[in-house]
Amino acid sequence: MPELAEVETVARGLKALRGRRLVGVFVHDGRDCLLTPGRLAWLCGRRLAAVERWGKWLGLRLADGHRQPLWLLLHLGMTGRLLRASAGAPLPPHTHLRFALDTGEELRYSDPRRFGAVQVLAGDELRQWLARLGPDALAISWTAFRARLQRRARIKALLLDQRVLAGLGNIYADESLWRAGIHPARPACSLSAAERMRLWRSMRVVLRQAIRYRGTSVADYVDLDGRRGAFQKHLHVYGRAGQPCRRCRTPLVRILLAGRGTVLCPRCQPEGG
DNA sequence: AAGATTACCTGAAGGC
DNA sequence: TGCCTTCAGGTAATCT
Repeated sequence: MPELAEVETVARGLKALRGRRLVGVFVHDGRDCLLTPGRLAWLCGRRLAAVERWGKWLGLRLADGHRQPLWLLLHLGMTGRLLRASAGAPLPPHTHLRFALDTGEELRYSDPRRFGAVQVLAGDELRQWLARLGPDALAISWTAFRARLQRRARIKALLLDQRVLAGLGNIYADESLWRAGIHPARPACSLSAAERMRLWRSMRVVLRQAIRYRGTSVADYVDLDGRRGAFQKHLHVYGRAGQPCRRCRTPLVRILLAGRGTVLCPRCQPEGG
């Protein structure tokens, strides 16, 4: 599941392609993912000028001399992949889009489960579009994070809400809460200042470690060059229900929260706080 | 109206 | 062996 660390890994790979010109766009099956299908043709002839990441979104800035820059925005959803390949290489199934580069290489966007999205924005539309996203989980300050938890919703639901905080998904929400010793079902506003600080710090440590290991590959995720991440070997709770807590050996418990499977240590993350 | 739940999608995995 | 059901989860839409 591409979350912040996986998207960051892809973004870093894309930065090696800065300066390359986009010479062709091919749509194979973009039924749902293409939010602005008519705009894809605008991209042709432009050069990749910059690569950004906002939460789980990738932003490719495509420049063309004096004209207004365009942004190609990509979300990998749950099973989305962005792969660099030579133009003649066999096309994997569920490839929705291909972007041909002036090097003879292609960027290929595939997504079997179709939860991803692709959008093209003019430069002056970006600010408004970004307003719907909360601050990036690695960029948010401690004071801003603390303030955003002043709500009654369960803390895990807030961590997953991209309008509150952008970048966390099911894996890193569970890992961050375990590291901070906070039960995912607790009302966010019930967390003390010390607990909020632990959570902010834990989130940052988990995400940075995950980026260092080039992301978590539990199922589909691979980077731009098809390589799996390695952080799945370092997960403490996600996917470990029934196994002993790495801190206290208590068997980990799985519950349903915010419609998501949630794994926690009942001893290290007491419900009462 | 904030917070909770459901729908969307499709491959993998398990049951019988 | 093969068909059926269930599960996975990011996000938007829908409920309460």
